[in-house]
Amino acid sequence: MTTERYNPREAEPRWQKKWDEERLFETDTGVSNTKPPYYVLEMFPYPSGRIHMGHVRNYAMGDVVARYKRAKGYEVLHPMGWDAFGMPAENAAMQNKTHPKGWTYDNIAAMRKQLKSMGLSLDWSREFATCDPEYYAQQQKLFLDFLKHDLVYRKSAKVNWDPVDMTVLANEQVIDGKGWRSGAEVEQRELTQWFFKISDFSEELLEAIDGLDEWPAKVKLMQANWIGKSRGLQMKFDLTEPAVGFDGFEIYTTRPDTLAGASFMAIAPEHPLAVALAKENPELAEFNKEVRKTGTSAEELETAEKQGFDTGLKVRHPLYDGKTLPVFVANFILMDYGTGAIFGCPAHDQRDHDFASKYGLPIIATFVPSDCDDEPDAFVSSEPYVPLKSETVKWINQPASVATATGQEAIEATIDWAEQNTLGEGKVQYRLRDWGISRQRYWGCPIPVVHCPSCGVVPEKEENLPVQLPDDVTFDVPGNPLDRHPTWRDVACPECGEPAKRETDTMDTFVDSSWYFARFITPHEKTPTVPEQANRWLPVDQYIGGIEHAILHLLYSRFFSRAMSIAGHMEIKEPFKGLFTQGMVVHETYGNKDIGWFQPAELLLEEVDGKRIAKRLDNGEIVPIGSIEKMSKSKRNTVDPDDIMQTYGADTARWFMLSDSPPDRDVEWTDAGAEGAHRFVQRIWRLVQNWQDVLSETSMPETVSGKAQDIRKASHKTLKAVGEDIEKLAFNRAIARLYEYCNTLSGVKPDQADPEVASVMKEGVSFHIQCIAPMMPHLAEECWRSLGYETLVSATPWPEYDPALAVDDILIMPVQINGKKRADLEVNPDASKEEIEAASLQLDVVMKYLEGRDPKKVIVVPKRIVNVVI
RNA sequence: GCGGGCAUGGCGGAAUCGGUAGACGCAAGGGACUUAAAAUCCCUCGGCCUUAGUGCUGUCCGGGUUCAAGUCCCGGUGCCCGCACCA
Repeated sequence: MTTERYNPREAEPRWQKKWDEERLFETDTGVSNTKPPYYVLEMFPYPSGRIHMGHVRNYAMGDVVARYKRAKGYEVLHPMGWDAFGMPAENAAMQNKTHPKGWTYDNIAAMRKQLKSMGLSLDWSREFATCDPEYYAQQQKLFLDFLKHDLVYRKSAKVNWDPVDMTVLANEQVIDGKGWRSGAEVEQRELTQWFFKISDFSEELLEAIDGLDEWPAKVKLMQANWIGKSRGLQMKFDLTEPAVGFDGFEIYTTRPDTLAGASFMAIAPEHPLAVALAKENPELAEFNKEVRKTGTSAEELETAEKQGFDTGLKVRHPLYDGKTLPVFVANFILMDYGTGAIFGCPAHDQRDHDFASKYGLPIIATFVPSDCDDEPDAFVSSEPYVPLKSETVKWINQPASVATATGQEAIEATIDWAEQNTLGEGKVQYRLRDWGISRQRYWGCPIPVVHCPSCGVVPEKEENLPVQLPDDVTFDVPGNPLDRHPTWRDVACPECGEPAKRETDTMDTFVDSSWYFARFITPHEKTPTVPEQANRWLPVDQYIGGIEHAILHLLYSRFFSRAMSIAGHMEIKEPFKGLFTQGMVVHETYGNKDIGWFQPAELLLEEVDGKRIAKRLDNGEIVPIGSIEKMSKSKRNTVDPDDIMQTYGADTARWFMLSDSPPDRDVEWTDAGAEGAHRFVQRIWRLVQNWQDVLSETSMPETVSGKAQDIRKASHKTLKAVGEDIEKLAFNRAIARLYEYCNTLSGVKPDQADPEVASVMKEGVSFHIQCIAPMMPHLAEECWRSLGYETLVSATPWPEYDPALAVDDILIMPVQINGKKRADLEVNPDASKEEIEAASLQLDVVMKYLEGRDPKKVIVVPKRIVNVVI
């Protein structure tokens, strides 16, 4: 019997059109809908121009969840949009003399077409781009609300300035001292900026991490580290003589137990005391200026010498009468952590040790290992002693209460002691800073305020929103075109009506993505959200995206939910109930730095004498095969999803992306793997075609037996397992089971089938098609039709397995002797421990090993194993 | 430096709470069908063996707990990730 091969190029668009016509994936988010809501969301893409395999993997996963949950009876919200503001559009505008708007919307159109060809079950009626005035109008509304609720403020701050993109970057966007996008060395500049008060939420954002039990532990840890809570002691050190209006200054330390070993003080060059002193001391002024020039890159910081400037000032040591400590201005003290001032204890800190060694300062130990009998200060003279957490130490020079404590206990004891003696107080510090959102760019959401010479900073009136970006801009010079726009900038003050100037900074694009998930619920309302609908649909039940957003985007979104709750837009604090971070798509690389890199499509791969070689298609030259790396434009190891979908169809691409690796790990794209997936597509098709005629007329009898019963049990077991695997997002395991099940079903031949077998095969093949439908929806529809169903499988409820059929009738238990498997025992699943033990001891193999003796012990774990100990 | 993770055949990976290690897929080898190829189907596939046996050995290395360890504990090695002059 021959059957036509399944032709995805013909079938896929046909079914996509059908789903569209039926409006199958449009969601009723109204509050009167009684179906349980389920919100599944994949991180929306930046419209760079074309989708890549990472998108295919991400959206394939989300679509499995969406289709499965829909079949399980949920009202599923599965929307798509575009994170459309940002630098690349402006770069393209500069390079190609296009307009960011045209470039962006053209890209969106191209990528929408690509995504549609994947057959994703998305509600396209909710689509928006963050650069749509309809969207950013509501974002401006949120900004004004945040302003009202004191969640936004303006301050002059040292900012990270990207000299290539000519913009300010958030701390999170500076990687190794370089701009996250441009890669340029970041400079420090003083500018007046808008900030969101995320640091007000440090403790809350940290504490709530515990409740995120459907988030990866790794992401939770990264967020906790980022927030960076530490407990320490803040205390004032008094100057021996008041100077420039200061009688002393506050320091912060997480190691108060080293106070006795303090041998110098150091303050940041930006510290008010340093600044005041510099006004009177040109040498110090010069020092401060020099220090500020030093870059912030990792290498520079590592190699940068510790530099200090001795101010000549002294403070009194709080523990020892008459003892004084010199005050330095030092390059390694950060103004924005703690109080910008420290005491240095060289004996127990590498940095302080370096500094003290350079400037000839004393090194005084406050503790030594408990077995150290040496002269304590000699012990720490060449390197600092930093004990392990669990290590017990011998205290020297400590306040009495500390002397018996260890580790964290000692720190707490010192804080208590300092509080009792009114020297200072215990204080919690966070690493998290406020979020600077001002960007000196055109292609972003305008900050809706006006600067008036008489009224100051005036919020734009709500009825004037959106403050819309002007279209008539040019990009022939770097910088922000809004700054030099002739008319857009000049406006009347919303308050007094006098001539004023618009804020020309736009918002960081991370603002756009911090609330889009809420907007999808009511994408076209005249308010940012409709609170009762937002409360019903949020948090997002399952959010899926890359680990690269573990800190930035997710933390900002968590802040935004809280801020939006305060402003009355919803009552949800945590935006994402379940989070899943998928691995990357990786591919072999071809070439090297010297000869350049080649795309897979430019090469012929073959095997010669067991070794794989890559040959250029144009001239036959051999190109070295490099390491397996993330698909990237720079290494040119990308595979175009369009090519794959043209060759094999969307279903094959989706199936392969889900099959090989666990979804949180990297998956390697290989042609062989894609072909394997495609073989399976054809195998399913053949299975259905072969059985088509036999199955159409049959119906399930009350009971079946023998071979038919075996098939039936396999069907129900598979159905159960696949459902459980999908719930756990273990797509690779679900797929392995479906391969196994296909092998089982393919082993039955239609021409030998009696009516009973035919009826269980109908059930089995139908189950199988329903199980693959979330992953390969087009093929599933085609097969479903072939099986004689007139409905759409995409609109068919998930079948229920029969628990009685999903268990085995006869259990085969392994029987071990002294922990080594020696036999199999067939037992009734309900057999008692005693019955199993008795049966085991009757086995020939067991009797042979026992040689007539009694076993020392027999361990029977029902449904698992028997172990006979001799 | 600090914090975290991972390690299983030629490869990707399975293995629920400690209970048959290697499911499933890829690659490879052999065979069938065919004039031939493609497609398809069948078989083999961790290592070792004078005994081919429900034989021995085997989940990075060394110890331990247990009737039983890929899984738990202690020590080490290698790789990966995050943060980092944060006091």
